[in-house]
Amino acid sequence: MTKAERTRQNIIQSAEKLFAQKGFRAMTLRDVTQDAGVNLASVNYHFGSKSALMHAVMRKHIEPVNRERLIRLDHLIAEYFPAPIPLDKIFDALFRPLFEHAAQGNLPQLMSRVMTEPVDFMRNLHKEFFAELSQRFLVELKRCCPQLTEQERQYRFFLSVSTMIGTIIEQGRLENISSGKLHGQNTDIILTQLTAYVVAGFQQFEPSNQ
Amino acid sequence: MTKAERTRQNIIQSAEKLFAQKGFRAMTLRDVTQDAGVNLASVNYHFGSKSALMHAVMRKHIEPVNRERLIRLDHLIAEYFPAPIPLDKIFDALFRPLFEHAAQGNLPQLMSRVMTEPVDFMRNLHKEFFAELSQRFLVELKRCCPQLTEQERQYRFFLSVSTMIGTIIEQGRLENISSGKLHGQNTDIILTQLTAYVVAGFQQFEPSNQ
DNA sequence: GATTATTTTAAACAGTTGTTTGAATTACGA
DNA sequence: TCGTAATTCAAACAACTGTTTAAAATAATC
Repeated sequence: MTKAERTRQNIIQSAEKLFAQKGFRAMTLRDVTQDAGVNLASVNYHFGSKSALMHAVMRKHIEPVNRERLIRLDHLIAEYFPAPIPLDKIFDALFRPLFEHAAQGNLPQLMSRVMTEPVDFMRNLHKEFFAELSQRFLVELKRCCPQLTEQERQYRFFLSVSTMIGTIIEQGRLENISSGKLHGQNTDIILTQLTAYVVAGFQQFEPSNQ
Repeated sequence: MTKAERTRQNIIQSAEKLFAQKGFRAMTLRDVTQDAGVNLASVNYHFGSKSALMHAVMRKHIEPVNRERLIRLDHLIAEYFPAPIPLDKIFDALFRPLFEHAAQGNLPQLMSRVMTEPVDFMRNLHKEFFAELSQRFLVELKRCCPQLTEQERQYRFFLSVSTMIGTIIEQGRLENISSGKLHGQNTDIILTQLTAYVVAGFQQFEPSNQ
């Protein structure tokens, strides 16, 4: 690895950490370069701008997760073909890669920021990284739950993703303020409970109207 | 209403709008005061600082929602006493005040920011506004679902709140980028689906381990 | 090892930020 | 109506922002 490349890696690493902690606006390039031990001008030299740097950071983290998600989905399709995949397996394929990558970094906070950062370029990341992925999973959910209408399926998938996002955010918040209620629980317990919860919510039949 | 008080109100109104749109750091006092049609120095004169202003904004919006939540919970207790409250009624009391206040303002985005803003003083808001509320609702959930262990109950309540938060965030995001998939759906549909989903998830018995 | 290209560095730039100041203006009780 | 207190205002403040520059240092190529 050349020294220039090490500079790039250090910058990305520091940027990802500080962005997860503070968000886009509060993360200054002086913070990043100081943390990375490189010169201030390096960011603009290597990445062009602060926005471009963050785009590189997000790409680096989200792409392998999404790749893993689709690999797992393909394996499940092959395993069960021509039968539909069980619901819990589908959601496990969607959730597990995220939470496992999360265990060795600050991906959860990064993910939650993609959803909440009001910076313009952040919004585009959603389409870029999640539009195709959602479609792939919705196809399998349709095979698995054909009794649901298109609208119901989209709605409940949306609620399931919301639960996932909320869990990630809540998890990160609890770790930060360390109120300890759920702190220290390992990833597997969270994943098992989250999946069971989402499966039950997704396939419920009678909306309990008041 | 005196003119000074109208100044205060204008500032709060503009601050709440811009904070919901941009977040704390990106919302500048020059934006706020220009939008409110008042002088820049007014904020520091009337509120002391930018942080204190936001504290006032959050207080103004969250307190009536939480008050309404507890009123509804108390009514339900009285209505069903000594029987436990049905699960969907409990969650309706928790969700509905938030989404109804939301219809006439930008409370959802405000709420979601409380959960995700990495500014120090924001973290404290959680304890200040939600600690007691959570306890009150957990008591009723215990009466309703005594078969669950304490840990299971806390876990699923946590997941339910996550779903609510995720829904709010996702809703706000969809409105912003106006991808239109769920846009235009009214509050009642979202509430009905959300409640049904959460009820099913909360009372599921057999975690579908893989 | 000389020469060219790449990378690093310190400094400065232009613009924005929250906050403060002191004078001008307005509101309000005597 | 007068006089005092409360409020508004334009201006300036010091600190910080992302970005650019041009020279210095390093790496790569022949």
